[in-house]
Amino acid sequence: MLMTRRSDPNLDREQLIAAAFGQLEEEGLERLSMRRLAGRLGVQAPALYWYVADKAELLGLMAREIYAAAYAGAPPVTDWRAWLEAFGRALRDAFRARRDGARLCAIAKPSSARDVSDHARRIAAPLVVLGLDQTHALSFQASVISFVLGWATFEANGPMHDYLAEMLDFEASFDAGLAALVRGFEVAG
Amino acid sequence: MLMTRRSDPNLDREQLIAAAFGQLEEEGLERLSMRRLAGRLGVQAPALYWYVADKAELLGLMAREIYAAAYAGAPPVTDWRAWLEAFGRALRDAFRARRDGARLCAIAKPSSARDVSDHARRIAAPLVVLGLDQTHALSFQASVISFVLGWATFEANGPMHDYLAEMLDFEASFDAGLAALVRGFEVAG
DNA sequence: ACCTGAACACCGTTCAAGT
DNA sequence: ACCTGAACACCGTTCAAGT
Repeated sequence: MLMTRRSDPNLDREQLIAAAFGQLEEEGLERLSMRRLAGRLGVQAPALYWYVADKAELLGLMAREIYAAAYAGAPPVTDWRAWLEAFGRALRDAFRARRDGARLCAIAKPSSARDVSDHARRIAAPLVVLGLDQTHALSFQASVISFVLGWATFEANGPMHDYLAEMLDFEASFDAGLAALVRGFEVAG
Repeated sequence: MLMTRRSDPNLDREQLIAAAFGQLEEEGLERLSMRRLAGRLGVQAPALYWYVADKAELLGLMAREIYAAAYAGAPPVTDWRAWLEAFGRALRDAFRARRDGARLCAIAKPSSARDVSDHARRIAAPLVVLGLDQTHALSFQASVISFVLGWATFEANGPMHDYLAEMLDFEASFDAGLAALVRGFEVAG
């Protein structure tokens, strides 16, 4: 057929990433190895290197997907403070939606410069439309992402979570912290 | 001699941690292995398990030392907002003072419940003295640490840092974010 | 173009045995 | 009490060779 590539490979990049998320969900980050992943795909480990330069690239692609979910999950709003808060909440949800999501994003390196600038533009855009200049938009974005990543990291730390849960309300404190951060931003000038 | 333990072991826990920081500084987190660490101490890898239950415990002890440096580095101040901001700055410095400090603290699990409650008490104390109740103190602490850990994580991410450095002033934005967070905290009631 | 087999240089951890 | 030697069950990655 015209639409079929000659000699149908078993794999493609999408399947590889999907399988990686499957492995992550079932066994966690420390058991997400190239060898196990290959096993789950019915293939030998070196085969994966046809689709991905190395494990770091794979993790980078996975992180990309988590951030994409956060952007998709942030509802449209009418002012930039509300947008930042909604995005922060969506990002936390995106981290929690996948096992070890925060830890994954903490160690993942961006796969390319284009990745980072896309990222930057993607959040700058709505903020600029809502009246913020580029510089403040980027700076506030960086703070919100940092806060949420750090929070999700602690929250996903089993022992720490359990010890703190007795004295700390994670939901209320996250909301309070995010709200404080966004409320505190000041636009100079 | 009276002060000498019979049959002087070559090692102790302090030396182990010190050597681990040495290895971290020289080769980075991914080359901090039990085997290399043992090599640096002139000993076989299994010997380390006399002093530490496993690698996770070692990392936990290292993280403990980094947080301790932050507490030591925060100058005494007269109101709780100033204290939180000073602590946030000191924590960032503590993360940056050691190679991969933020990543280390992101993956380290607290070595014990006592560790976490000490931690909590240590920061709650000055805040409570400065007029904050326990609940708010803990909540604000968690937010500040989260923000700083997240920030330091991105900052230490080589590619991300380089790509962002062109569009973002890391110093100014960190200061602005931390200030915003602390300014935004509200005490209900 | 896509995948295997075999290899290289590693890991963390256990455990019997030595001193 | 403290440490070694040998082993177990793994890693990521390269690369010649197969199809």
